[in-house]
Amino acid sequence: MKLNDRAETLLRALVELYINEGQPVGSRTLARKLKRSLSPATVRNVMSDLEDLGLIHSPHTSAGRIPTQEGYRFFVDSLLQIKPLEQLTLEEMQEKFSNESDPQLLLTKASELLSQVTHFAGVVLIPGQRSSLFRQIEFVKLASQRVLTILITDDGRVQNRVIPTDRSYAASELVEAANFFNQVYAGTSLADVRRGLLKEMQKDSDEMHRITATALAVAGKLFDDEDDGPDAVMLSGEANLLNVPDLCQIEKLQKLFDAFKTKQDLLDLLDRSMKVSGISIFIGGESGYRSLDDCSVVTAPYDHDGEIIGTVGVIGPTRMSYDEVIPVVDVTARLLSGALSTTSDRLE
Amino acid sequence: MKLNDRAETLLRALVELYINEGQPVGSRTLARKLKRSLSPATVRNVMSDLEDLGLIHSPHTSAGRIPTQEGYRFFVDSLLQIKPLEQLTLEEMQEKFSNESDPQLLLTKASELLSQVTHFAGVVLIPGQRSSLFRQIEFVKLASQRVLTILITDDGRVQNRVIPTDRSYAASELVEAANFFNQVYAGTSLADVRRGLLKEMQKDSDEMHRITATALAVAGKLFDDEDDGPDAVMLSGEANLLNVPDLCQIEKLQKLFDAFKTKQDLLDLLDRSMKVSGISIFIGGESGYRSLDDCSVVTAPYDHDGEIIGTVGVIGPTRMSYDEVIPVVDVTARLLSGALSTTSDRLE
DNA sequence: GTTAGCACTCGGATCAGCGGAGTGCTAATG
DNA sequence: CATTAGCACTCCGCTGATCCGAGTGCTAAC
Repeated sequence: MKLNDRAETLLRALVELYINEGQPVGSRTLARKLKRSLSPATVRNVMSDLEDLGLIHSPHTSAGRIPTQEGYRFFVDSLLQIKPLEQLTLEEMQEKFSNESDPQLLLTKASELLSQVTHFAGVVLIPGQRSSLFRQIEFVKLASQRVLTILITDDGRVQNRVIPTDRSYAASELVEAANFFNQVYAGTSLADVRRGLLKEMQKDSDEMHRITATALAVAGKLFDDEDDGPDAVMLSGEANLLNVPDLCQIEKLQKLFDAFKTKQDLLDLLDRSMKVSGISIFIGGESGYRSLDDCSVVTAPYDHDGEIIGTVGVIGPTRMSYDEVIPVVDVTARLLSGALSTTSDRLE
Repeated sequence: MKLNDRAETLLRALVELYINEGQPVGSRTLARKLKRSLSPATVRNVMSDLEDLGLIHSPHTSAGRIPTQEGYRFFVDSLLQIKPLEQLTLEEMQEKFSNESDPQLLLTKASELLSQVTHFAGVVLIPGQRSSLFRQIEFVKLASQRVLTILITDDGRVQNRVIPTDRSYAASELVEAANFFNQVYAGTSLADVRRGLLKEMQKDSDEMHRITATALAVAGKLFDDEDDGPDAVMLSGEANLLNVPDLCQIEKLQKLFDAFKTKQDLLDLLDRSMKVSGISIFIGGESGYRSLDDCSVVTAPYDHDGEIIGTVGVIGPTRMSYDEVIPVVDVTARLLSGALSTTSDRLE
């Protein structure tokens, strides 16, 4: 879509005004706002054109205009000039990430940071472990027939799981099995570990070494099912959205919070955005999920040593200051990537 | 406070009606509701007395009466007859707990259960680890200068923490240190472990055995600070409260969700209720926390092998069906206690 | 002690009227 | 030919008036 200069200037001014004030913008207001002094009548003519193009519309005859979803899209794609982040904010953000090395906590902090700085909801897609590399496993004997398994991956994440077993194992057996495991699989991806285990299992158990059998019996179940788990999306500051005037209708909030609870839509959305490099912006219903109808989602992928492993983002009303939110999301993703890399817990 | 029979019957009917309908109850309605056929006029007289006693009041001259906080309190203390739990609900609840042994997950499930069954918010106070018994510790070498510590307590909980260290330790050193630790402290409470460590630290480091020094260096920081952590309260189904008509004002919800975020008030409240055996009910502002003004909290402590270690509860509007919520909370606490005990991961 | 009757009060719904903000159209203007 | 001024028109939201229903408190009768 191509607009002439004047129309663009006008649309930009209109969207900015609406984002700031939250009320339909009339021709008079818009005319006053512009340096190039146009009369309200001229402005009206242009607005009429913009309305025909589907970029703005009036809620009713005698109200001003507000941007449509397409209007926001055009604004974001072609007109938006992103503000650089305030120095103070930047320092505050860096501050938050310094002195922290636990990957889990880093993700939590990123999410909190996003919600605090933007006053909307912060969201983090936590990478599935499928692609991480196996580093180490530990087995701890609990009550008879149950073993605590501790799986440590290359990116420093730790997963605990209690596994019921067929028989009771002696502590020494478990140590042997763990050692075996650690030697054989160190450095391979979890998916490969899984494949390896499946292969082992197909062998006849008689031929198997005793230690291997133990390892299989205990760890088999661990790798059996999906490891990504249902909690791959982390949300912070949902309550911030209660303050947002655009969403103050209970039913909207209900839909939204329902979506937050199930998390499936969010997960899909973030997963999609992970496949794009750089900032993604989903405006209103563009995402295709009705629950996010009045919301926009701004996301950016983050990486661990160059490989994209997840996404951070902000969920706010469609009427948000994109020029402020975008750099915040961008910087958060960068800081998070940085923090994850420098603290990378590689094997030596 | 003592009421005559008729007044009690009337008050009970009034509260029940109001809880069901959510609207001020007038004398005519109340008269119709009662089997003993009293005339509205008589009912009015009694209501007038009840109002003088501060148990009910009218929002305005020509509306019916609604219970005051004190009215609810009297109702709950003296008039409430608790419904037995429906068989179906009970089975559903048992279902949810079966096949689960991980204590962490059990707590999560309890919280979810409470919110699902009552359609309010479920809350669980997660016991601080201070009183749990030390079972086992593992040290895993990460990148140089950082060690992953895994602390396992007697109740089956597992705590991971990455600890930065002063120097780089060899894997063998860490194994030795862990063994040392496990032998010396197995079975003592975490508080005692902490005390023991402090004592060791005061000794001159020259006299110390090398292994002890390593153990101290790595684990010292782990026990240094409060281990209860900021996440000792777990909430589920907050979003359910959006559906509650009594709370549908945005500002109330804001206050409430703010409280949920900081969690401090909740923590205090639940902590108080842990010291009482059996169901506790905090009605409206009774708790002393303004954020819970329009809410009531119903709690019950749960135990692990007889020792009370935490609390489960439901947060809902003051106008809730106490006769239904109370048994749900009660049963949840029992089921949880049971599940924690039968799966108790004692050392053998 | 209980009840019937009655005047009174108050909130909520409905409606008309009004002012303001904004539009669309037309005709005039540079 | 683009721009502007003028004007009639529309529609929302606010205000005040009115009415109705629900409920009360009081008094007098049973």
